[in-house]
Amino acid sequence: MPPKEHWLLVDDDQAFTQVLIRSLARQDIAATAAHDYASALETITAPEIQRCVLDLNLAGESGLQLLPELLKQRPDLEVLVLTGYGSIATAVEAMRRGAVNYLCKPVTVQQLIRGFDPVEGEPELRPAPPSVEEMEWEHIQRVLNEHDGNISATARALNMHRRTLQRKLQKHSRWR
Amino acid sequence: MPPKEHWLLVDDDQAFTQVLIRSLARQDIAATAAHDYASALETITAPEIQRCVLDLNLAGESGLQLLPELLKQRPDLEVLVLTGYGSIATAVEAMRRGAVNYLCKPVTVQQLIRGFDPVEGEPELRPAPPSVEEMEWEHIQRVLNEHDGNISATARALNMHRRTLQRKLQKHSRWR
DNA sequence: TTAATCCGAGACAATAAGTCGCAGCTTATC
DNA sequence: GATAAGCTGCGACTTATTGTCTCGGATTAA
Repeated sequence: MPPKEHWLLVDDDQAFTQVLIRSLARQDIAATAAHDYASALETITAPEIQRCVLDLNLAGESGLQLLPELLKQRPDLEVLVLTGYGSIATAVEAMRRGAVNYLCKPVTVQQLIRGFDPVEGEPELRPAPPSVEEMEWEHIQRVLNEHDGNISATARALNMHRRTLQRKLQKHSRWR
Repeated sequence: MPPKEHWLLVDDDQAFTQVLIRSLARQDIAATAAHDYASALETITAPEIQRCVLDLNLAGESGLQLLPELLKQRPDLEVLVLTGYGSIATAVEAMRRGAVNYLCKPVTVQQLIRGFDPVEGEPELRPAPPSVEEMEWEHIQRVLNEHDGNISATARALNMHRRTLQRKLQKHSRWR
């Protein structure tokens, strides 16, 4: 029996895609990995692929730019954006460019699958105010994004010490 | 000369809409305020209104539910979601339900106007990003306001130590 | 009155941030 | 292809900020 679905995973983290491919296989979902901009556009021509999990951080290249390119070739494709460093700004932009959803790592395979069929039952009607740390993290991500991941430039723009920014990023990427 | 645009502002904070209406008037934009779910749906029938600024937190009612209702009556309406405390989850849901953008308070009138015409290429024409301290201070003020100046409650909501909040407020009040 | 809650603040330990320096790596520029 | 400039990660040290515990006094509700 052939798998019921076929996904494309676009993420420069090869270890991550390896694990995910195996996990999806257990759910009877076939998946192909692409680790950069060019090979993603190449792979997506395969018509049996209906869904795509797209990381925003492609080792220097922008997943946000890739998103409309993918949809131009395959207007019917369902693209779910999955990113390590999420922010409201990139979430809004991703949705505007045609993503069906936007999730932050780490996620379970179940969450990922459900992410393609968002329920109408609304997540949080009354969002709790984010803690100052969450707020800070959002803001750092936004500015870091504006500066193309340049840590020194971001630290200057944020008026904070480079060493401090470095440590914050470090700690955050370890735990999340 | 009649104003070039007419907006509907949906926000339960009357002081906020008052100020905003005056600011928009200076930009030659007329605006009408609605402070709850029902009156928003009533006011939106006016055909001269083309744009809507929608707060998500309507004193118990959900702006997120209101959004599709507004668009059902007026499919051509441009709705910009503006919320006190934003989250990725609500941002994604708002965009999915047809918002043209999603911004967090506080914003300037210029940011609001530009928010209705999001640029494709994300040009460099943006105001300097606020430092993390400015960002934090704004957020603290917002949540403090939300809790009627109750420091203990604010500290709990912000997941920070009361003593720390106390010291931050102290230091800041000395400078201003 | 009693109990609960909030507030300001002192004191000290734990944690985080600022500072300096260095080596390795890219990326322009000549 | 050598030089220079910029970015990065990280160790080590000093300084600043937070967390924690603790009062006493003020305010509020039962």
